[in-house]
Amino acid sequence: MERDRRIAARLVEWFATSARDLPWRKADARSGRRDAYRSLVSEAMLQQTQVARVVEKFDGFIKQFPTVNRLADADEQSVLAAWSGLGYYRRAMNLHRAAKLIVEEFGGEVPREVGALRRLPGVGRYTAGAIASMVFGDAEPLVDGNVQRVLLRVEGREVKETERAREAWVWSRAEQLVKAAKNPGAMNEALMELGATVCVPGTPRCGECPLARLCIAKREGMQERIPKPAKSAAKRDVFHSVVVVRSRGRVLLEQRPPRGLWAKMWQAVTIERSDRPATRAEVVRSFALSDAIPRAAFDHLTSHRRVRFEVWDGRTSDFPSGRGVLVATNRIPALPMSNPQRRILASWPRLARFGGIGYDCRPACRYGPGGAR
DNA sequence: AACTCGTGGAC
DNA sequence: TGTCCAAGAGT
Repeated sequence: MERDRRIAARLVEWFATSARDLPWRKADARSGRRDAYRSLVSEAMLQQTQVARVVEKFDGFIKQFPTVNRLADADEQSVLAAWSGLGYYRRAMNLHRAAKLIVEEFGGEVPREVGALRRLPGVGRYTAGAIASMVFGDAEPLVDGNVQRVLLRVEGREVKETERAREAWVWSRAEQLVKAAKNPGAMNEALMELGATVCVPGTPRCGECPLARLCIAKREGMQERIPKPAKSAAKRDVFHSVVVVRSRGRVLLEQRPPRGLWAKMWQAVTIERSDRPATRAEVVRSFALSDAIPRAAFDHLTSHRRVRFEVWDGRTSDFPSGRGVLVATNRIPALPMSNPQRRILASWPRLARFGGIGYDCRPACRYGPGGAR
């Protein structure tokens, strides 16, 4: 179809001049195409995560796990630690399992077929299409939030159908376009890049858009109504009373359960309740402390919860307390830890003095009186 | 088919 | 101080 060829050609032409220089876009010097392993890593990181956040983490991760074999041989905790700060940590566990599967069942080579790609943990319809098209150059479609928005607008499709029907329509439209493109990978990337930088949510920059003259939403003046804003999920309140118990450069830590929020990650010993924060008496009793002093309090938002952190200075003369293990401060950087937990430890004055917390970020809270009750 | 899973930037 | 949303996938 002529319209499809025109759209695809304009996207690719625009992309050639305005693509950002991103570390995973470099082609392998020998093969002349993108490295499949690096692309797999970047695509896993990019799921529900903005490019700028991934850029911060990508090189460090690749340096630590430079090949699929090295990743497969690594232990899960070190992979989770390298992922720390990115969020959605199950992606790291899935990527690790995918690396093992690639080594064991695919001879160490990332598979090319979409069907085979989707057998890899953490690789869904989007990611399979991304690898197949961008790495191997196959005419496979891909749909993410950007592509959905761009296509709904270009075709002026107001949302009055079910989500399921809309998704089916977008995928089929993406397939038509990618089949009309001379360079499927570049066309797919251009669609996403356009959505991320020009055809943005809210008020798009139609003045800079290569598709402006073809865009039905713009012609009808309804680009700001498409797509209809989603209502965000409700957040439940939970309370985490974090107790920092330290002695001679060691801290009392524990590992979270294998499922749920921050699964398998480490934290300073914590009392978690859904109804209210723990009292000082409960903190003292739970860890057999001589006393506990409130140091700080702050809220941390996740996708489905508002976590109220209350931080205590746990005083004791008698280790251990029955829960948790004492960990040397200089081992903390190698442990997987959520951002709020790492911030708590990184900004704890008496710990920072030992150095090596390994988190260079502004503290999430100030320590001092007036924190936790 | 809804729910769950992090974090930070842009308004 | 709030809401939306981001190169989604698994259950």
